[in-house]
This record gives sequence, structure tokens and C-alpha cells, in this order.
Amino acid sequence: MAKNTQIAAATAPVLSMARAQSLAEQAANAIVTGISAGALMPGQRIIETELASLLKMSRVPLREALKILEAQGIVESVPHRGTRIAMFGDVRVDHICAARIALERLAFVEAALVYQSDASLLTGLDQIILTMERAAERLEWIEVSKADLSFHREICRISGNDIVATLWETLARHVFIVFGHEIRDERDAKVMGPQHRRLRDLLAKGDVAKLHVEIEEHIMRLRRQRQVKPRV
Amino acid sequence: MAKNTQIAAATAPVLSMARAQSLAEQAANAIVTGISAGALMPGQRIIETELASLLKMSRVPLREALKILEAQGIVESVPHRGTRIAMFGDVRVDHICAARIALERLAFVEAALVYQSDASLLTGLDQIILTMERAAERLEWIEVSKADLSFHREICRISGNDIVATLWETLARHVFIVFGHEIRDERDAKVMGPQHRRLRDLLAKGDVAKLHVEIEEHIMRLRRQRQVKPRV
DNA sequence: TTTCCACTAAATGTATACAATTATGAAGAA
DNA sequence: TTCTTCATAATTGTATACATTTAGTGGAAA
Repeated sequence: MAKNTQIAAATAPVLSMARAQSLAEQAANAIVTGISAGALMPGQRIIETELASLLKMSRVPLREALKILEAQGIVESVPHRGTRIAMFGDVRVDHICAARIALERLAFVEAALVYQSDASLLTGLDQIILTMERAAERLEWIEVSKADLSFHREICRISGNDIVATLWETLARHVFIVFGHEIRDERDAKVMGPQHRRLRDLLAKGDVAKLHVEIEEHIMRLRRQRQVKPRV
Repeated sequence: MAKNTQIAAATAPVLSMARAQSLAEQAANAIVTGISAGALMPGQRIIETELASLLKMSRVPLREALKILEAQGIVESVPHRGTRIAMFGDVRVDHICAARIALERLAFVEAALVYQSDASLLTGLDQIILTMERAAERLEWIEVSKADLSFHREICRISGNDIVATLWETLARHVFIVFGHEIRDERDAKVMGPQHRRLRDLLAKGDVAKLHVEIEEHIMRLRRQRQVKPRV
């Protein structure tokens, strides 16, 4: 039956892309995107059968996704009593920011050391910033958000601290959801690039003191006015 | 077929215990315990069929457990190519310690504020310390470890920061595994209680400056000599 | 021998089917 | 009415069965 193996490479989208993600991963991303976009509301209960058919998959991979998201605090579940989407009020945003600052300060400082010893690694950040700026020009906020998260993910990766990178993935989902609830306009588009460039340059210089200040300021942008304000 | 599967759930029914945990949770805990105890080795590949029958459950809840543990960085998996247990070398322990310090400093400082406004909450910590000391007297290290983690979990809970609490659960599993690889003797038993009492008292006093120092010192105990030293 | 290809076996990914628990609501008693 | 009580439906938890992918083996050709 396996005669026509030549066609297999047709699916490879990006060079050395991770193997096509499982349905569980897709489901997890879809749910997070849905919350971010407002299609799924905080506090809302998830009925597995419904969501599974909505996502055009069976309950098994969906449940795997829910377990992942539960471990990450995106949804909350009680045995035999269902799963519901966590609340994303102002208090929670404060919590996210506080946790981000604590973790990213560590990541940035460690990453700065790495960049010091190999400046060529900075091209990774430059690439991401370019992508971000292009998306910002066209006001494609979702793409801007993704690039933003990629930037910080890259820092965690470069820092070499696997644990921090793992924890970041959890935080990133929360941040993405909060991003989705932000109101953004043309002025924001002009700020995104320079702000990240400044961080990049401080990393290149290894100016840890200024990094600490800049990181906090950068992260605290999240606490600005948001689109929906569900109760705490 | 499955009539007698519920009987084994005679575990500790602590007051107002959360509903009997699902098989997925049990499996996740069993795997972590297994790694901690050396029954499962870092780097080892997990064959779902094998482990499922070993844990006396089907593959479905086991896979849910693996998804959770993957999100927490305890295991790593490649689509269609299986799951293996992450490596726990000295470098990783350093990473865990660094992340812990960053996160727990935040938790302790916020918790100190809470304890300041309601000192009666300190009884929660006192209870845990007592349990820890009793276990330490009998050199029951696993119980000591659990009490240790409970102590820090309580701090995260009291801090009121849900995100930090979520991230801690991930960190806790890593720490538990590292604990299991530690060599401990009678001298350690005498240290455990006082060390946590000191933290407790600093929380009660709200002495943030000393807390910062003490926390770092406390966490860095992890970096002592360990039983097995798998390669990085 | 070495390399390449087909084929088989094994493991993972997914769907369906069944069991157990909980929510819902109607009927009856205080 | 208001509170039980109990049946029924809806939903979650788990097991089994099927599909897809990968790893490994052996043989044929260069």
C-alpha cells in the first residue's frame, strides 16, 4: 500500500517545522484563541461533546487539551462536575504581570550573559522584531501579539533555563488572552517596535540595571485599559 | 469488565478533601513519585501500553496524565515518536532553584502582607511545620518532602496570586523529584523544622529584607550533593 | 559487502462505546 | 407553599477498538 511516498513532503510548511501537532495541541490553541477573541467567555462552562463537535474532533483529544489547559490555569475543573474557563479580571492581570516580572527578569539577565558571549544570536530577536513591525504597520494585532510572545519566548530559550521556558509557556497563554482583550490603535503600532528594540539593545549591551527597569515598564503595559472587564 | 476499579482509593481522606481525583491525576502523581523514587529513570522512554497496564488503567487516562506532565516539563514527547522522561542533572537543578527563588520571593512578599493583616492565618503554616517535624523525627523523608512542598504551596495560596500558585504546582513536581534524589540523614532531620520556623517568623514579622536572604538560602539547599547524577 | 526498497511489527493518535456520577424536575408529604 | 424523594436525562470518566505513523528486519540488486 505504501507505494506513493514521494508526495509526503508536500505538507512540510516551514523548514524543520516541528512535526504536525496533535489534535490535542490544536484544540488547546483553538480554545486559548477562542478565549482571547471573545468567542469563549471567562466563567463559561465547557461541555465536552459540544466543543468536540465544534472543533470537529472526538472527545479524547479535546479532553487531553483540557488537561493541559487545566495544568496551566486557563480552565478549572471539578471531577464529575465539568470544566469552566477561568476568570480574567483586573486582579488576575495584576497577578500575571507580577509573575511575569519575577520570571522574565531572571530570563533577561541570564540571556544577557549569553548574548554577551555570542552577539550573533541577536539576529533571532531582530527577525522577530521585524515581523512584529510589519504586522503593526498593517494593524494586524493578533500577529503582533504572537510576535510579542515569540520575542519573550526567544529570551527564555536563549537564557538556557528550561524550567523558565516551560513556565513561560504557561504564562504566555494567559498573556495572549489578556492581549486579546486590549484595545489598540495606530499609536500602539508605533510603540511596539521601538520598545522591543530598546530591550534588544539593553540585552546586547548587557546593561542589567536598565533592563530591570525597562522590563517592568514593558510588562506593565498590560495593565492599561482593556476591552472587557469581567468581575474578579 | 470494570467493576472493581474504585476500591483501591483508600488514600488519605483529609478533611474536605477535593473529590477523589481522576485516574489521570493519580497517574501523573504516580509517575512523578516513580521518578522521584528511581523506579522510572530520567531519559527513559515511556511505552503507553506498558505503563498503563502497570498502573492498572487504560491508555486514555494515562495519556491525559502524560499531557499534563509534558506541559509541566516532567516528560518530553515528539508526535508519533513517543514520550520520555526529562533529564534531571545538576544544570537542571540550578534552573529549578533559580526559578524557585524568582517566584517564591514574590509569593513570600505578598504573603507577608496578608499575614500582617491577619495573623491567625499563620496557624496553617504551624500545622504543616508540626507534621514536618513529626515525619522528620521518624526519618520518613517522603513525608517530610511532602510537608515541605505543602509549606510552600500554602505560601503561594496565601499570597492570593493564582498564577503564582499555578506555576508553583509545576515547580513543585520538579522539586519533589529532586528531593527524592537527595541523600538525607539524622542531621537533616534536625534542620528541617527550625528552618521553616524561621521563615514563618519572618513572615509573621513582615521582615521582607531578611526573607529575601533566608529564602534564597533555604532553596539553595537543593543544590547539595545528590544520590544520582545523570548526565546533563 | 553495501545500499535501497518493501514489508512486518510495534507504538502512538483518534474514534466509538460503555460505565459512573451528577444535575434536573416532577410527584408526593409536611 | 416548601421540602423530600426518586426517577430520568445529561455529562463526565474510562475502556476498548480502529487508524496512522514509525521503527526494524530481511532480501534483492549494484
